[in-house]
Amino acid sequence: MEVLRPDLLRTDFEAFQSRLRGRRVERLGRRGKNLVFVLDDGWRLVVNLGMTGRLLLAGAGEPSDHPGVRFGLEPGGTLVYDDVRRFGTLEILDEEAWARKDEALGPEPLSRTFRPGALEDALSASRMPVRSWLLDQGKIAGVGNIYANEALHRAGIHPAEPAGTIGPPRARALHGALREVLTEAVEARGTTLRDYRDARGESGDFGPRLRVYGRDGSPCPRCGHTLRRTVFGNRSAFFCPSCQPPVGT
DNA sequence: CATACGTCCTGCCAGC
DNA sequence: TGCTGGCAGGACGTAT
Repeated sequence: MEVLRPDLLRTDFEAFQSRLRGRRVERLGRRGKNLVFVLDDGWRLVVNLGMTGRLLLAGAGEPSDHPGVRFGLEPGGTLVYDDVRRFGTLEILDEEAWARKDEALGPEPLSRTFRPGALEDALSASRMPVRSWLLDQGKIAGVGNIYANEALHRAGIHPAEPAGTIGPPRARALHGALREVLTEAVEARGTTLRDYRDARGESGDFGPRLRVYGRDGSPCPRCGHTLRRTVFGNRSAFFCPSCQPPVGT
Protein backbone atom coordinates (compact mmCIF):
# COMPACT_ATOMS: atom_id res chain seq x y z
CA MET A 1 0.00 0.00 0.00
CA GLU A 2 1.11 3.50 -0.81
CA VAL A 3 -0.49 6.55 0.80
CA LEU A 4 0.28 9.61 -1.29
CA ARG A 5 -2.34 11.84 0.36
CA PRO A 6 -2.47 11.13 4.09
CA ASP A 7 -5.20 13.75 4.60
CA LEU A 8 -7.67 11.31 3.02
CA LEU A 9 -7.26 8.88 5.93
CA ARG A 10 -9.60 9.12 8.87
CA THR A 11 -7.69 6.37 10.57
CA ASP A 12 -4.18 6.81 11.89
CA PHE A 13 -1.71 5.93 9.13
CA GLU A 14 0.05 3.09 11.01
CA ALA A 15 -3.21 1.43 12.00
CA PHE A 16 -4.58 1.87 8.49
CA GLN A 17 -1.65 -0.01 7.01
CA SER A 18 -1.33 -2.74 9.59
CA ARG A 19 -5.08 -3.48 9.68
CA LEU A 20 -5.18 -3.98 5.91
CA ARG A 21 -1.92 -5.69 5.05
CA GLY A 22 -2.43 -9.37 4.29
CA ARG A 23 -6.19 -9.28 4.85
CA ARG A 24 -8.67 -10.85 2.47
CA VAL A 25 -11.74 -8.91 1.31
CA GLU A 26 -14.65 -11.22 2.10
CA ARG A 27 -17.36 -9.10 0.57
CA LEU A 28 -18.21 -5.66 -0.72
CA GLY A 29 -21.20 -3.66 0.40
CA ARG A 30 -22.70 -0.21 0.38
CA ARG A 31 -24.56 1.78 3.00
CA GLY A 32 -25.72 5.23 1.92
CA LYS A 33 -22.75 6.77 0.14
CA ASN A 34 -20.25 4.56 1.93
CA LEU A 35 -18.49 1.68 0.18
CA VAL A 36 -17.77 -1.11 2.63
CA PHE A 37 -15.00 -3.68 2.22
CA VAL A 38 -15.61 -6.40 4.81
CA LEU A 39 -12.30 -8.00 5.80
CA ASP A 40 -11.71 -11.57 6.91
CA ASP A 41 -11.13 -10.50 10.51
CA GLY A 42 -14.42 -8.62 10.78
CA TRP A 43 -12.90 -5.16 10.42
CA ARG A 44 -14.03 -2.94 7.57
CA LEU A 45 -12.45 -0.53 5.12
CA VAL A 46 -15.03 2.21 4.60
CA VAL A 47 -14.64 4.56 1.64
CA ASN A 48 -16.66 7.72 1.00
CA LEU A 49 -15.95 9.27 -2.41
CA GLY A 50 -16.94 12.83 -1.47
CA MET A 51 -17.34 15.01 -4.55
CA THR A 52 -14.64 13.75 -6.88
CA GLY A 53 -13.37 10.48 -5.44
CA ARG A 54 -13.11 7.32 -7.57
CA LEU A 55 -11.87 3.80 -7.14
CA LEU A 56 -10.06 2.59 -10.23
CA LEU A 57 -8.48 -0.70 -11.13
CA ALA A 58 -5.10 0.31 -12.49
CA GLY A 59 -4.74 -0.61 -16.13
CA ALA A 60 -8.46 -1.27 -16.59
CA GLY A 61 -9.53 2.12 -17.92
CA GLU A 62 -8.30 5.66 -17.77
CA PRO A 63 -5.25 6.42 -15.66
CA SER A 64 -5.66 8.14 -12.31
CA ASP A 65 -4.93 11.87 -12.42
CA HIS A 66 -4.78 12.42 -8.68
CA PRO A 67 -3.92 9.18 -6.92
CA GLY A 68 -4.38 9.33 -3.16
CA VAL A 69 -3.95 5.72 -2.05
CA ARG A 70 -2.75 2.67 -3.97
CA PHE A 71 -3.54 -0.84 -2.77
CA GLY A 72 -1.46 -3.69 -4.12
CA LEU A 73 -3.62 -6.79 -4.61
CA GLU A 74 -2.65 -10.44 -4.34
CA PRO A 75 -1.96 -12.13 -6.68
CA GLY A 76 -1.73 -9.03 -8.90
CA GLY A 77 -3.14 -5.65 -9.87
CA THR A 78 -3.63 -2.35 -8.10
CA LEU A 79 -6.72 -0.62 -6.75
CA VAL A 80 -6.30 3.16 -6.75
CA TYR A 81 -8.30 5.66 -4.74
CA ASP A 82 -8.12 8.84 -6.83
CA ASP A 83 -9.57 12.21 -5.78
CA VAL A 84 -8.92 15.68 -7.20
CA ARG A 85 -10.51 17.67 -4.40
CA ARG A 86 -9.80 15.25 -1.57
CA PHE A 87 -13.17 15.63 0.11
CA GLY A 88 -13.37 11.84 0.24
CA THR A 89 -12.35 9.70 3.21
CA LEU A 90 -11.02 6.22 3.92
CA GLU A 91 -11.17 4.61 7.35
CA ILE A 92 -10.79 1.26 9.09
CA LEU A 93 -13.52 0.38 11.55
CA ASP A 94 -14.13 -2.61 13.81
CA GLU A 95 -17.61 -4.13 13.99
CA GLU A 96 -18.71 -1.93 16.85
CA ALA A 97 -17.51 1.31 15.28
CA TRP A 98 -19.17 0.30 12.02
CA ALA A 99 -22.43 -0.46 13.82
CA ARG A 100 -22.41 3.02 15.34
CA LYS A 101 -21.83 4.65 11.98
CA ASP A 102 -24.51 2.48 10.39
CA GLU A 103 -27.05 3.41 13.06
CA ALA A 104 -26.39 7.11 12.52
CA LEU A 105 -27.61 6.79 8.93
CA GLY A 106 -31.24 7.01 7.87
CA PRO A 107 -33.09 4.26 5.98
CA GLU A 108 -32.08 3.02 2.55
CA PRO A 109 -34.56 4.44 0.05
CA LEU A 110 -34.43 1.33 -2.14
CA SER A 111 -34.93 -1.11 0.72
CA ARG A 112 -38.17 -3.13 0.78
CA THR A 113 -38.69 -1.98 4.34
CA PHE A 114 -38.69 1.70 3.37
CA ARG A 115 -42.44 2.39 3.25
CA PRO A 116 -44.25 5.58 2.23
CA GLY A 117 -45.67 5.95 5.74
CA ALA A 118 -42.18 6.04 7.25
CA LEU A 119 -41.13 8.87 4.94
CA GLU A 120 -44.36 10.69 5.66
CA ASP A 121 -43.80 10.51 9.43
CA ALA A 122 -40.13 11.49 9.24
CA LEU A 123 -40.85 14.49 7.01
CA SER A 124 -43.62 15.73 9.26
CA ALA A 125 -41.21 16.01 12.19
CA SER A 126 -38.95 18.57 10.51
CA ARG A 127 -39.08 22.20 9.47
CA MET A 128 -36.01 21.97 7.23
CA PRO A 129 -36.38 22.79 3.55
CA VAL A 130 -37.19 19.42 1.98
CA ARG A 131 -34.18 19.51 -0.36
CA SER A 132 -31.86 19.96 2.65
CA TRP A 133 -33.77 17.24 4.48
CA LEU A 134 -33.14 14.80 1.63
CA LEU A 135 -29.40 15.58 1.71
CA ASP A 136 -29.20 14.87 5.45
CA GLN A 137 -27.71 11.38 5.61
CA GLY A 138 -29.15 10.85 9.08
CA LYS A 139 -32.67 11.29 7.76
CA ILE A 140 -32.39 9.23 4.57
CA ALA A 141 -29.22 7.57 3.33
CA GLY A 142 -27.50 7.94 0.00
CA VAL A 143 -29.44 10.77 -1.64
CA GLY A 144 -27.23 13.52 -3.08
CA ASN A 145 -27.98 16.89 -4.63
CA ILE A 146 -28.64 15.57 -8.14
CA TYR A 147 -31.23 12.96 -7.18
CA ALA A 148 -32.80 15.10 -4.44
CA ASN A 149 -33.57 17.75 -7.06
CA GLU A 150 -34.71 15.21 -9.65
CA ALA A 151 -37.04 13.44 -7.22
CA LEU A 152 -38.59 16.71 -6.05
CA HIS A 153 -39.32 17.70 -9.64
CA ARG A 154 -40.95 14.34 -10.37
CA ALA A 155 -43.03 14.68 -7.21
CA GLY A 156 -44.02 18.28 -7.95
CA ILE A 157 -42.59 19.65 -4.70
CA HIS A 158 -40.68 22.93 -4.41
CA PRO A 159 -37.18 22.28 -3.00
CA ALA A 160 -37.44 25.01 -0.35
CA GLU A 161 -40.76 23.85 1.06
CA PRO A 162 -40.49 22.89 4.74
CA ALA A 163 -40.49 19.10 5.10
CA GLY A 164 -43.24 19.28 7.71
CA THR A 165 -45.80 20.90 5.42
CA ILE A 166 -45.64 18.31 2.66
CA GLY A 167 -48.37 16.07 3.97
CA PRO A 168 -49.32 12.43 3.18
CA PRO A 169 -50.30 12.54 -0.52
CA ARG A 170 -47.18 14.37 -1.65
CA ALA A 171 -44.97 12.40 0.76
CA ARG A 172 -46.18 9.26 -1.00
CA ALA A 173 -45.41 10.87 -4.36
CA LEU A 174 -41.92 11.76 -3.14
CA HIS A 175 -41.37 8.22 -1.90
CA GLY A 176 -42.23 6.88 -5.36
CA ALA A 177 -40.17 9.53 -7.14
CA LEU A 178 -37.07 8.82 -5.06
CA ARG A 179 -37.23 5.10 -5.72
CA GLU A 180 -37.93 5.64 -9.39
CA VAL A 181 -35.12 8.11 -10.05
CA LEU A 182 -32.58 6.15 -8.00
CA THR A 183 -33.49 2.90 -9.74
CA GLU A 184 -33.22 4.46 -13.19
CA ALA A 185 -29.92 6.14 -12.34
CA VAL A 186 -28.42 2.92 -11.00
CA GLU A 187 -29.47 1.13 -14.17
CA ALA A 188 -27.76 3.87 -16.18
CA ARG A 189 -24.66 3.35 -13.99
CA GLY A 190 -24.78 6.82 -12.48
CA THR A 191 -24.45 10.43 -13.56
CA THR A 192 -21.16 11.73 -14.90
CA LEU A 193 -21.13 15.52 -14.78
CA ARG A 194 -17.40 15.64 -15.12
CA ASP A 195 -15.40 13.37 -12.86
CA TYR A 196 -17.44 10.34 -11.95
CA ARG A 197 -16.10 7.04 -13.31
CA ASP A 198 -16.79 3.47 -12.28
CA ALA A 199 -13.99 1.04 -11.38
CA ARG A 200 -13.38 0.35 -15.06
CA GLY A 201 -13.01 4.04 -15.80
CA GLU A 202 -16.43 4.21 -17.54
CA SER A 203 -18.75 7.23 -17.33
CA GLY A 204 -22.35 6.92 -16.16
CA ASP A 205 -25.15 7.46 -18.68
CA PHE A 206 -27.80 9.21 -16.59
CA GLY A 207 -26.64 12.78 -17.39
CA PRO A 208 -28.81 13.19 -20.51
CA ARG A 209 -31.81 11.95 -18.55
CA LEU A 210 -31.65 14.66 -15.89
CA ARG A 211 -34.81 16.77 -16.03
CA VAL A 212 -33.85 19.76 -13.86
CA TYR A 213 -30.39 19.39 -12.36
CA GLY A 214 -27.99 21.86 -14.01
CA ARG A 215 -30.65 22.86 -16.55
CA ASP A 216 -31.70 26.31 -15.29
CA GLY A 217 -32.70 28.55 -18.20
CA SER A 218 -33.90 25.57 -20.27
CA PRO A 219 -37.54 24.61 -20.69
CA CYS A 220 -39.08 22.19 -18.22
CA PRO A 221 -39.38 18.84 -20.02
CA ARG A 222 -42.82 18.39 -18.48
CA CYS A 223 -44.51 21.78 -18.98
CA GLY A 224 -42.13 24.01 -20.94
CA HIS A 225 -41.72 26.73 -18.32
CA THR A 226 -38.18 28.02 -17.83
CA LEU A 227 -36.33 26.09 -15.15
CA ARG A 228 -34.78 28.05 -12.33
CA ARG A 229 -31.86 27.77 -9.97
CA THR A 230 -31.74 29.02 -6.41
CA VAL A 231 -29.26 28.56 -3.58
CA PHE A 232 -29.79 27.58 0.04
CA GLY A 233 -27.80 25.47 2.44
CA ASN A 234 -24.78 26.36 0.32
CA ARG A 235 -26.08 24.16 -2.49
CA SER A 236 -27.86 24.88 -5.74
CA ALA A 237 -31.46 23.78 -6.10
CA PHE A 238 -33.07 23.42 -9.53
CA PHE A 239 -36.81 23.44 -10.09
CA CYS A 240 -39.69 24.29 -12.38
CA PRO A 241 -41.66 27.24 -10.97
CA SER A 242 -44.81 25.88 -12.57
CA CYS A 243 -44.62 22.14 -11.78
CA GLN A 244 -43.17 22.84 -8.32
CA PRO A 245 -45.02 25.89 -7.06
CA PRO A 246 -43.78 27.44 -3.82
CA VAL A 247 -45.93 26.67 -0.79
CA GLY A 248 -48.99 28.86 -0.43
CA THR A 249 -49.45 29.76 -4.08
C1' DC B 1 -32.10 19.66 20.12
C1' DA B 2 -32.63 21.48 15.38
C1' DT B 3 -31.24 24.29 11.80
C1' DA B 4 -27.93 27.49 9.14
C1' DC B 5 -23.61 28.63 7.40
C1' DG B 6 -18.62 28.62 6.42
C1' DT B 7 -14.93 25.61 5.28
C1' DC B 8 -11.99 22.00 3.40
C1' DC B 9 -9.54 21.52 -1.91
C1' DT B 10 -8.64 21.84 -6.88
C1' DG B 11 -10.02 22.70 -11.55
C1' DC B 12 -12.83 24.42 -15.09
C1' DC B 13 -15.44 27.70 -17.59
C1' DA B 14 -18.05 31.91 -18.74
C1' DG B 15 -17.48 36.56 -19.06
C1' DC B 16 -14.84 40.51 -19.42
C1' DT C 1 -5.19 35.69 -25.14
C1' DG C 2 -5.38 35.99 -20.25
C1' DC C 3 -7.34 36.97 -15.89
C1' DT C 4 -11.10 36.65 -12.35
C1' DG C 5 -14.97 35.21 -10.03
C1' DG C 6 -18.22 31.74 -9.54
C1' DC C 7 -19.31 27.14 -9.18
C1' DA C 8 -18.92 21.90 -8.52
C1' DG C 9 -21.43 15.36 -7.08
C1' DG C 10 -20.21 16.07 0.31
C1' DA C 11 -19.98 16.39 5.04
C1' DC C 12 -18.29 18.29 9.23
C1' DG C 13 -17.55 21.91 12.90
C1' DT C 14 -19.25 25.85 14.93
C1' DA C 15 -22.69 29.33 15.82
C1' DT C 16 -27.30 30.58 16.88
